[in-house]
Amino acid sequence: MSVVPKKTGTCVSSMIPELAHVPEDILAELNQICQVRKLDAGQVLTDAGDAFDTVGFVTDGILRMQKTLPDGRQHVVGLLVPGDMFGRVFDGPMQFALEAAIESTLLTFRRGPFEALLSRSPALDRIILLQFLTEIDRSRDWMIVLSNPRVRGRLAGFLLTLCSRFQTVENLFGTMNGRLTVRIPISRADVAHLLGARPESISRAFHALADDGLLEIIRPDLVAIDSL
Amino acid sequence: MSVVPKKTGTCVSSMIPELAHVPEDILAELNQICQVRKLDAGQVLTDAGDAFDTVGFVTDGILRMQKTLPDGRQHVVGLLVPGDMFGRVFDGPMQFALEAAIESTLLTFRRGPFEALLSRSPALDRIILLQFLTEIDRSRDWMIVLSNPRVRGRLAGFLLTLCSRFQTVENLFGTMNGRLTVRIPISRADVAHLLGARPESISRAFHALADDGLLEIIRPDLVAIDSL
DNA sequence: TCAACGCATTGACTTTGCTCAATGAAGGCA
DNA sequence: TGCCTTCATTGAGCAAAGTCAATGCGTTGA
Repeated sequence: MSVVPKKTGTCVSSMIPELAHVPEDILAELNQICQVRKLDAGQVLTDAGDAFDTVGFVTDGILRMQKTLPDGRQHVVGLLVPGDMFGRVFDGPMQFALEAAIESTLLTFRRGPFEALLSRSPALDRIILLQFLTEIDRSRDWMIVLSNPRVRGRLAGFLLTLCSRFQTVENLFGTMNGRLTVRIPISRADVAHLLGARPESISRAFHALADDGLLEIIRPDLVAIDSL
Repeated sequence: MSVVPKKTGTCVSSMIPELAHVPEDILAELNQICQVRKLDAGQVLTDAGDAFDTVGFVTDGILRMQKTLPDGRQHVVGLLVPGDMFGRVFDGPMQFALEAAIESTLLTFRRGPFEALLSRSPALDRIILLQFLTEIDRSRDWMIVLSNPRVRGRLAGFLLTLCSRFQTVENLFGTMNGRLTVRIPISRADVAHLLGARPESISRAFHALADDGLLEIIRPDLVAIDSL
């Protein structure tokens, strides 16, 4: 993991658009205490239960969030994309492990200074509050996807979620012969885990959607969507 | 929906233990602006998209949260139990409809005054923030339940969640011949919806668990758990 | 009291998806 | 270059779950 030297400008607000409305002086302080980190694909940011005293935002790339079950297996519970926040404030440790699904860039803060700043800036505090509310709504939308009784339906929901929420991830979308292409940033096994199915079923579901003419599989991790 | 006259004491903090650490003066103001509401089973608190300018807490009973899909069908996305908060602050309207699954009691606030109080009391603000964080973690745990590939596993996870989180709901738990009994507060169809299955499959899963000796079905909406 | 309704359950059948096993395809490394 | 590992795919067989239809049961309401 590399720590990139900070630029002199207000890197924080340029990397996190949501922070645009924080007062100048608070932004300056955020800049003081922030660290830009780059993770390679597969690199682990934290294991659950760690003494992980960091909070932050994803600015580019995708993180995989997973929970370690009592029997040791890891269970993918979600993905973090640019704009998403991770870490806990004012409370116990994170319950989830985080690792980069693809090469990613993060903006991180030590918890203590960040909490101090939160306490002093109602504007920042409110932005974080809204961030959490948005996250809750997204969880509920995701549950609708997950409670689709058929694997094919869950996969379709997953792809639609990718398209609607991952717009901001670089190198994920493209065009080919006028059609939208989407890169699937995680393995079949992870998709399967996320959707409550087996990798074989996910593979079959992809090809079933392709047979129905809904998409074309260019590579295992790259599909072209015909109709949207 | 009946509006119960407020008691003179600090009803708010007695009904929501989480609010215990809010300063006296803020509690007093909360009391000023709160309303206690009782809902009968099936009563609708709000449809999504409403001009629903209310936030609040469930103090007793269970609310069903559902989303209306574009095609008009309703999709259950979760249940709210005592201690849970609903409504949005500082932001757009709620995206979800709420109705009482069983007879329930709520503590509600108009959004405007509540937000004003939030802005003035960092202590209250922080409690709400933590409430949201907890809710996010619960969503993720629920996703683990939902991504169990087998209906039986999802149902078992649902029952365990009932036991661990619904302790505070009155009239939901009991004992019979020394065993714990749990009342299922929603219909088979709702459970099916919640777990991404069909009512028939839920029924069969219940009886499969019973055949395995894990529980006994006393009534369709009442089960006794043998091992926990 | 009886009919009508809603809900849970059961049965028979079909489809879907899991399991196990084998084959292919792509990338890393000597 | 060629081997090796990892991942995606495919196939066959079986178990799980969806679908359709019918039955039972308790409650409501005339």
